[in-house]
Amino acid sequence: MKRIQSKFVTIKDIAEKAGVSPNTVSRALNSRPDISQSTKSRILKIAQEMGYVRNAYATILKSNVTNTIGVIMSDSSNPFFSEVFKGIDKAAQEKDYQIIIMNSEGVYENEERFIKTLLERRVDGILLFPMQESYEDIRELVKEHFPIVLVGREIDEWNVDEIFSDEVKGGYMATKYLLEKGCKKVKMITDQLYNSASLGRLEGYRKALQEKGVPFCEENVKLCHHIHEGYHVQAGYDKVIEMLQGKEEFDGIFCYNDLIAYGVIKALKENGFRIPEDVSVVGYDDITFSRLIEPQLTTIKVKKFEMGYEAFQMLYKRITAKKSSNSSTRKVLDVELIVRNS
Amino acid sequence: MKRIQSKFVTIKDIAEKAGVSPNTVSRALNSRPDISQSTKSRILKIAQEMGYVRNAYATILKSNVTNTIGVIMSDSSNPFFSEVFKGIDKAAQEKDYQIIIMNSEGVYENEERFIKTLLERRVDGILLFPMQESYEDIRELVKEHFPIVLVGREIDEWNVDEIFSDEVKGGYMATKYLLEKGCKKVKMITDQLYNSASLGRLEGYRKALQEKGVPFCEENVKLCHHIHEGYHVQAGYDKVIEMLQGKEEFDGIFCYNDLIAYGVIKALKENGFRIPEDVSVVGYDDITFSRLIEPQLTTIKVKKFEMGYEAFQMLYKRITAKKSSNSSTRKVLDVELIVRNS
DNA sequence: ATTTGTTCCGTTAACGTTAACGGTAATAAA
DNA sequence: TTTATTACCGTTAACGTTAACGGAACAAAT
Repeated sequence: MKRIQSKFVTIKDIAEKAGVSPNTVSRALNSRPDISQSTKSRILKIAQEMGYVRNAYATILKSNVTNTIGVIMSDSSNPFFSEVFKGIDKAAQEKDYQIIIMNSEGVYENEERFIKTLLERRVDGILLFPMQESYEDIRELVKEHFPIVLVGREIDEWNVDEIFSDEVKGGYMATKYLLEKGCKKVKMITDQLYNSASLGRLEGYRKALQEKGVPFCEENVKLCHHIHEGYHVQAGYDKVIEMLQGKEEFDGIFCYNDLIAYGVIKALKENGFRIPEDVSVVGYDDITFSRLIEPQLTTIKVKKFEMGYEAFQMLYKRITAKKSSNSSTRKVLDVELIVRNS
Repeated sequence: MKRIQSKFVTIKDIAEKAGVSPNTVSRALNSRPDISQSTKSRILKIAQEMGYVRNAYATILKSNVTNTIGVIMSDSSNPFFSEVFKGIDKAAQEKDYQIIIMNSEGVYENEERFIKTLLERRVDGILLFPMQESYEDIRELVKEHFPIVLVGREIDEWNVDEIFSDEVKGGYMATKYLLEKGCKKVKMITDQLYNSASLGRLEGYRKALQEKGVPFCEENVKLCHHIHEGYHVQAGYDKVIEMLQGKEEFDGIFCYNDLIAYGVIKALKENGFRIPEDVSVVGYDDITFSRLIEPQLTTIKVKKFEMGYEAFQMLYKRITAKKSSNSSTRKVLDVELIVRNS
């Protein structure tokens, strides 16, 4: 890399120095036919010496292929998302695709803005982790058959590719486990109730209760309203304190995710509860740290890496499909109960 | 967004429909002077209807400003890095800069490749977290005064902007704490010894020993060779098992980072050691989870967010500097001992 | 009436790269 | 010798956008 007054060397500069046409230089750099071996190596040498670096913008503008996808998630530092992202990254690298990742922080306006930026950058497709109540921003994309795959959430109404976990089964298994362990009063701590993950897990919760003949009580479902990204732990902690202050009774808690469970466990321990003797706790996701905390967290294992890996595969299929089909693919990933000590 | 046979609408298409020149459309879209209000709104309406999305590649090629920086780290899912990244992201958003992030996984070849890609994408500057033994790949960048800031590591030899923690102080405080707590045999578990972080912390370790009159023993420093990203916990765990099998005696362990400490604590607990009664453990970084594990981890707090935030500021200064100066900035961040229960 | 200025829009060229086409010289085939 | 073939390279134009310049039309000032 060399620059003259912070301007990069162009193909034209090389051509001039080598005494050939710009196109010949292009031929040499892209190892195309129609060029002699001698001039080719001579040009490559000069290019090397001059510190030539291809201008991706010119190339892409000309060729119209970016080999880039966009990924929009709410918080890539969240262990769940970062694990899924690894799957995406792996799959993308295998197909030699670039990734532009953006963190919406769960804010709809950011999501809108990011989508616009990604389209301006002519990404071939988008992987979106829906986190909002509204999906207006992607309505047109779907309508126009722009390659897009929704990850981790299910949107019934639309005809769009999706990959997500069997949330009902997860909620069911978690709750059933608590009930069969002897818990009589099982609370559920969840966040927003407008997405398929929360709703599915809640449905599983109800299903398990019903199966065991336990009446469902609205008050046992605790909603954490709009958890600011990075504050799930705090939200779980606060909810327990709130419940204790309200003198509510419980001997089992099913948490929307592991991070909330961490906060729950912290609050319980600080208030003298033994886990699992006094209160049993079940999390969701099975992120790395869940086997490191004390007690080790019983949780629902989600196939995070697979979710990311498969999501890219689905998107790739869309991108490389000859014609845009009207039918969409929905992939459901199985979940698993991991019994530990909580 | 609308496309005709997966081709986007161009400014020319709009011009044709509106019966004006392409340049007039450009004027309307970029709200420049030299255009009447009536035609402007008319064009904007048509553009809206046709679903126009600006082609960033054409704009950038013409204007030559990308407002983009590249960030290369080894593993953005590592809590330490993701925290630093948040600082970068915040600062970048404030200046309306885009970020291209790449995970090298600590592999030199990846780093080389990524730098090339970033240059092709004409980033205005690069934030690099050096993880390798060799720095050859950035030598030319530095020589050519390409805006670059090294984050988290110190490279003495070169004249390059750097921001890093006071590693010697961190290692010193951690070790001193263990010694003053009464530990007689303090081990240190670290990783590669060729970067400034490891070396600095080791120097601090030695300094504290010396100050307390404890002889330094080479065997007390345990090296984890080439920890694969994401396996720090396992590495710490393995080292303790190894030490126990070797019948080594110790009552204090200073870990290179919190993740290693987690593994150390897990191994100790599994083998019946009480923490901190039998063995005291001190980590490094103070990532979020360190106050959630049992026992809560005593550690050295590093200003992660600030590191990222400041790193961008330094890079921004370089980018916007009128002329490339030969002098470089080195910023050292203070560290802090957080005493908890380990 | 002439000059000056202003408003608004079109024309041209350029950013860096590359595909399509054409042309020249040398070589092989007739 | 003539023709066809091949190897190699240059010319031109285009990708989508925008800066620089120019010019027409009209209003205001002299």
